[in-house]
Amino acid sequence: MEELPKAYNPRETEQRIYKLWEESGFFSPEGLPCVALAKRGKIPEPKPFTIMMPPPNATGILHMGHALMLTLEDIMIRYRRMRGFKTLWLPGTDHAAIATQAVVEKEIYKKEGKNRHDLGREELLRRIDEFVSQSRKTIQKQIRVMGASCDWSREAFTLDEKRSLAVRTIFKQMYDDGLIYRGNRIVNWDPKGQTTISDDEIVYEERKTKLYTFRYAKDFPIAISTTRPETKVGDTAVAVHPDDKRYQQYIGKEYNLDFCGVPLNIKIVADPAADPEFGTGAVGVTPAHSMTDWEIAKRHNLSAPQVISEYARILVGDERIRGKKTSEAREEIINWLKENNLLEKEEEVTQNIATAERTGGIIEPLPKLQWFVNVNTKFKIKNSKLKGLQSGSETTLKDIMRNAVASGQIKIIPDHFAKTYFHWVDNLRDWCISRQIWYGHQIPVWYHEPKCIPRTGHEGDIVKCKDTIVAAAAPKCEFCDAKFIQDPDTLDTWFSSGLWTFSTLGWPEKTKDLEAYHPTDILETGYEILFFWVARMIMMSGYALGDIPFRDVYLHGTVRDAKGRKMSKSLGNGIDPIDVAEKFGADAARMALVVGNTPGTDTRIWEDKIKAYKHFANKLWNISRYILMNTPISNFKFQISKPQSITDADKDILAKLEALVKSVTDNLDRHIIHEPANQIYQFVWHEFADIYIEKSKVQLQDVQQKENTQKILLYCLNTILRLLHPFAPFVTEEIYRQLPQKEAELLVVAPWPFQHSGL
RNA sequence: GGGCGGCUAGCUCAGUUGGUAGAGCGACCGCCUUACACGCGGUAGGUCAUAGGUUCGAGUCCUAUGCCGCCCACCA
Repeated sequence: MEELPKAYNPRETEQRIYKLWEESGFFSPEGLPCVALAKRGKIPEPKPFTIMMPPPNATGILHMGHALMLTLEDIMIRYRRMRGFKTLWLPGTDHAAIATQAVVEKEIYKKEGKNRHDLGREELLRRIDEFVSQSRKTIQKQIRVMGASCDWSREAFTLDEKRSLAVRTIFKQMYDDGLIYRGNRIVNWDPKGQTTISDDEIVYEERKTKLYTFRYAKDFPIAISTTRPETKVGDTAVAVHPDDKRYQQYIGKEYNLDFCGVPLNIKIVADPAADPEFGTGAVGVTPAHSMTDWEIAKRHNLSAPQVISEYARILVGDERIRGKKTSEAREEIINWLKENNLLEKEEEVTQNIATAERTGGIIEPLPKLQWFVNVNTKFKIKNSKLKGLQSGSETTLKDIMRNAVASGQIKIIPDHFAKTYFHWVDNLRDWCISRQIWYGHQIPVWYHEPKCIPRTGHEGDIVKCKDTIVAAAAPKCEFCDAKFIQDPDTLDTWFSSGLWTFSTLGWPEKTKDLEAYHPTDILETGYEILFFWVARMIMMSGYALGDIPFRDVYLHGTVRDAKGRKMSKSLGNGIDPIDVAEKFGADAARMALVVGNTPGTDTRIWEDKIKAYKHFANKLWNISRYILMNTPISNFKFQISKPQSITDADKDILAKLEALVKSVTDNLDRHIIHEPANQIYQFVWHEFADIYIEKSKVQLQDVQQKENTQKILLYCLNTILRLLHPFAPFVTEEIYRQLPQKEAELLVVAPWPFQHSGL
């Protein structure tokens, strides 16, 4: 036996080991020994165990959150693989529409001073594709560095051909079922990003602002309060509470007046949305630029003139305000109010202002023609495997989302997140899915341009093509030569991510993979995308397949720095997992991320913590060196079965090992990761090394005890390697290769000790 | 405004059905002992946020309070 180096060198080992694994084919279910054995009829067909990797955004590089995700999932997968499951862990990347386009646009602007319109749609998309293919390669490399045992042969991308077909197919189905519609509604417009965004992409920032109380005109009977005087040029009503005695006499009356050069027709309406306690108790209603005002306007049949443009500039009035930015127009209007003695009060208030998560732009609510997913419309579900929902019965997308969790068919870990989930589902409004950006899945809707001219058909009847056609491919008009033009908008990136559990398996085709691996077993992801993604997957899978996308949801927390701050580029406090793997080894990084990290709770990480687990890997390495040095193979045959105990120390260590195996197994079965990781650490260092190995030094001197002690040492080491392998795969595999006798070619597919421990 | 989580050793955190408080890092003292100085042996350090309650027994269950954090909604 060749002498092992004194210290373990992860850098030298890890790349070599990963290559070995990848070439073994064990990362694909087809390559697993259990599958081969079943094929030859030696064992029954193994059960599948499937995880779809949450696809990292194709915007750049992996961060610590990804490293945590990869570690947790790899532990789950490696454990099941060793237990003899037919494991599939499918990797991929997300095109992350808005985020990616923003990154590339920014870069181009910085280098060339050009914006997207200078380049044109085609050229911009070419540039983004180039960037993304580079970025994807980087990500794939980094996933390997972390030791992720995923099936690269099935790697997917949310914008590749197969996934695009899935998107177009489900869009058409949902459209035909009345679940997708085009409507003119108030949307969240981001003037900076020049696109709509969904409710979930808004972040609120607290700011100090002024609340102005004023009258539209001298002879107007009611004063109103607002923080946005510039929008008042779009007012069509004043709403008061129906029970508010102060204003009863005015309800129903209309006033024509001039407001800073803009003629307004204001009707006084009674609406419960007006809070008598706030301000003057009267609300100036601006239907086109406020979500709640739009609702009031709908109830009272009021017009909704748009007075603010997509560039956040005023569209009406004279030179004082027309064409000006909203902030400038606000000053003008306040001056005008002061000049005319209409301003009654000015007070400081704190206000939560809506901003776009990606660009930071202040959201301008605007009425726009957009595509929506209707979450409340009933439709007939075709084939349902959902609990409490029979095939052919009526349901809504909202009910599907709610019931999947309420029925217990999907379990969320930790379970208190179910409450948050229900609250979100219950308050869910229709989902705006169209975006005015170019990168992404272009909406599969075609418009007849110009509109089809009716003409006389063969039987003398008047024929005309539809103006709008929803289809997976470009249609042709039967009656004229005019072209159909595809809707220029693209879909919200989460629309395609919502299909992830089944689009990755080949849907809409009826593939063998889909049959074998869906629903998946567990979805492991960060709690911050419970709504964005988890809920949407439940919805999409429920609709498309009549089934849940996964049985369990494991939510991990945010990885923070030593001071508990979020890691961010602007703070510069991020720790790069790849640097860490380079410096301390991927095994150390994995252990540090996982020990003491309970689901749903944020965790902190810093270099010293990782270093501790590098030391642990080294400890294990030296334990192995000691054992291998003291157990020359020529002396006896290594036995896999449990050895006898002669001394009290023998008895004690074997009992503790057995308890450890049981505990680690129980915990992993229940998706508890942090506890077993720590238990193994404690056992290896403070039971096995500190106590038994020290005792063994004496026992090895005793002729009566020598051979049995050797057996126990090897037995313990072998068991430890297998228990620890899911957590620290590299160092364990490397040591396993040195064992004189082993039960499998590689530790990746060695049987889990549970099956041999006689428990 | 509504909801959720946290408050345990100097720091970061475990503590799985209630049964005499744990780990890592750090600190201090002593050791280059032939597996490991990425190490070994030892020491110090906690009224488990506060106040009640249930129980033979509570960090663990219940109630209230305080502080910190997060999520959602949003009053114009």
